[in-house]
Amino acid sequence: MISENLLLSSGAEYKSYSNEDLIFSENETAYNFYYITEGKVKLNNYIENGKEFIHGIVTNNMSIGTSYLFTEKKYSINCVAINDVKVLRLPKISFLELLNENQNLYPALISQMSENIHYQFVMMQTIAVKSPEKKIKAFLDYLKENEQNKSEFSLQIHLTRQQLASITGLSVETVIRAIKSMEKGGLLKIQNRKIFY
DNA sequence: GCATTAACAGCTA
DNA sequence: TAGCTGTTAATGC
Repeated sequence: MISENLLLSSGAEYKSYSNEDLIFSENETAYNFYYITEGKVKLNNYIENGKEFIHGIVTNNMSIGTSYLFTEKKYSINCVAINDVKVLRLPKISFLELLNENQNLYPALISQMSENIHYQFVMMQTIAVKSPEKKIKAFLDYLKENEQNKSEFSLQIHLTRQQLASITGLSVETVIRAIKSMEKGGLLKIQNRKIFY
């Protein structure tokens, strides 16, 4: 989206994180722009007794939590690394200056934030009203939407059952039961525990 | 570590 | 009351 060189020349610094490290957390003020160059993070909240809800998973070449740089609101989510992650971090003020000097960056920025809003809308309504299978299907459809190859079972889901549960608000067992029944219905394939959609 | 299964309890259509 | 989902716990991969 934004080139690494441009960020570096504006004063961005590389920061490294490993699995489970917090990049920013709930109720913190947003002081920085973050851009992932390597790895994956999750945006989540921790609910009671160690449970979590995942609002989204963000991978490389994407920015994280950028919308919070345009409001005075504090983060309502945690950002947690889920493998080895490298980000470019740029102070908010420098980021806003960078945008000011490079107005051509806006379309891509707005496009990514709009994608996020779309995801929130889709997941919000399915999680609120649908059956477990439909919740999982809505999420898989969203993943598939962003793939070039739309053919059947071409997309491997690189997420654990537990992560799928935290994304859909279901228990792991329900996720397991649902995907098995979806396999029976020919909606997806399971090959040595990996899901193909 | 993560996935699966089973037995059980609680909810609801 | 039958069916579904979450909880717990044991077992498998």
